Amino acid sequence: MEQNKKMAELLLPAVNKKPQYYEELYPQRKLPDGARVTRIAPSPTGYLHLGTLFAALINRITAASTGGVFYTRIEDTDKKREIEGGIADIIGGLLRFGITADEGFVEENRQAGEYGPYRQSQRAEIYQTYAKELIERGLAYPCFCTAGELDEVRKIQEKNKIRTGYHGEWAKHRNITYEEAKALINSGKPYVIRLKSPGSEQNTVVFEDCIKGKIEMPENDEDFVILKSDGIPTYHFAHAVDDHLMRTTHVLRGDEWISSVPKHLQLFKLLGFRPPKYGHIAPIMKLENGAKRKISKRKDPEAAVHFFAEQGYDSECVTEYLMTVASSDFEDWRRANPDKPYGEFKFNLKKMSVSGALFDRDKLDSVSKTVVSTFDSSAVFKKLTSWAEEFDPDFGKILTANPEYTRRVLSIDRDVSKPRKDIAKWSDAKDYFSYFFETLYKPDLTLPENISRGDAKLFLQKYQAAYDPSDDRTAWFEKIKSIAPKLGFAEETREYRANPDKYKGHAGDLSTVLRTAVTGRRNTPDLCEIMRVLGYDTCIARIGEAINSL
RNA sequence: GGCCCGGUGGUCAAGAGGCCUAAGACACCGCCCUUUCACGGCGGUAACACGAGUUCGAAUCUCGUCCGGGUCACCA
Repeated sequence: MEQNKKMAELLLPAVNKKPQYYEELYPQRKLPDGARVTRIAPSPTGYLHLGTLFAALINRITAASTGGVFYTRIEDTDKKREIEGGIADIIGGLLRFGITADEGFVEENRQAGEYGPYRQSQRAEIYQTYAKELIERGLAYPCFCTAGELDEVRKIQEKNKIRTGYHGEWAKHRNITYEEAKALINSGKPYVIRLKSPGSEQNTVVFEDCIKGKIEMPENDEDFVILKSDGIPTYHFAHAVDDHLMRTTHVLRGDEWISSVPKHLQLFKLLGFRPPKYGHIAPIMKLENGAKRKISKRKDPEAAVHFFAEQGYDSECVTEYLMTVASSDFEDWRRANPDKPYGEFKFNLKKMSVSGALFDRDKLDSVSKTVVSTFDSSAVFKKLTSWAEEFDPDFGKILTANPEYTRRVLSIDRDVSKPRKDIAKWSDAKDYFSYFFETLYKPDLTLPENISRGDAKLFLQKYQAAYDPSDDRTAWFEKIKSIAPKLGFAEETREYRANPDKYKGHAGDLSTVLRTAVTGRRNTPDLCEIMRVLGYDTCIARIGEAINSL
């Protein structure tokens, strides 16, 4: 007993607080029954990853739908792997995609909340306080093994087909005495603090995962590291201490963590903490050479959330898509509630998929088109121009050169009862609207096969003479129809279908000729409206050019 | 390799022993609507990994095989 206290003093002399101090500093939260406290705890070792966004969304909505708290915590305990600007990218990215935190890193550079600091590198003393207590209780000890020694042990274990790791009789320093430790420290040897695991592989731990259901695993018997040689905790230890002190009720994280649950449960028990509920989220996968694999930051552009921003996927579209992946009944709910924000959806972790879903770009685009179709033209103007200014400045200049004109362009077939679903992401817009802007206009004047050049030319000449920009939709089409019989075309599509041999085509074919002449393409939204927006002069000029090229 | 988890159409999935002749969505195809395209409507192609059990009855329960994924650090 005395030995343990001496050992603790030897290893962590600077720590003078007791766990009780922190227990009082961070009291139980006063929340309504059933309220869940969740968090996302990213590590700034890379840019915001799709999986992180996905997990954040699930945590956010779980807290929101129960009247709980969602907070962000930065897990920067590995300073070797940390990258410049990582925190800003991750927090900024979450914000950009509509994930706001109640507490923690509420902005890139601002922490808020009573349970902080929310950055692990600022919490060293807290972890050490709990580690020191563990040492005093004989539940943790210093280990002086070098990486090389550990490696050698592992090789022996592998060779003899023994389970690898620092456990049982392989735990070299498990029973180190105060004197031995002191001598090694005095000789300048670095050391880590390991948990003295009381577990046995023979025992089974059972826990109920909120997503995957009942899971059984062998108890942890590994004397894993809790404090690294620099005095900073490992993930496992920081998780136990932080989620306890921050009063997290539900830890919803990627399922790569599932195999360390026995470690975590053991830590909570030994520290006298009540463990949180765990929910392990299946990763988003990607198909490569016929094989599924976890989407990877290094290989897949779409793994970095930045990709979606660059492509111009609106944040709502991405979250909407992610919700369909997250919950099998979300789409049904959406059909019943087309206008509600996704936050009102009654999210149920049980409805989550147990195994990883493939990232489906087609589905994203489809969901996205539907979402974009609900935006009115002024929203589109705002979103499109701000996207363009950031990611395609030349296009941005074109769009903002004449805002009134651009607004009219964007409102075509938009502020109507059945808006078109043509645009999935803002980067689609440049080509889609290109014929409205002279600098982008690249006409393709190829005619439909059933129209001869002569007929096309004749038609355009007649139309050019008759064109009246003040015609409404009906009058506009009547004009085309009235020219049709003169060229041997049927006025009505139905009439043409009934007697295809009597005609060269129908009025619709002629409108395609006009469409081609005016927009340089065969397929567009309502041509009459387009011509009105383009204006008389442009239309006449383009028709004239088309006539000349025929 | 050990330990976990999982296999329903091309993709996401509903499904909790009889309601399954297996829903829906995306993609694909056809038809209708239609000034083109898109939207919308209608229809179509397409699946319970395999093998044994249990049971009157299995996509659903059990076991095995195969396949896929995750994890075995002083990384998170």
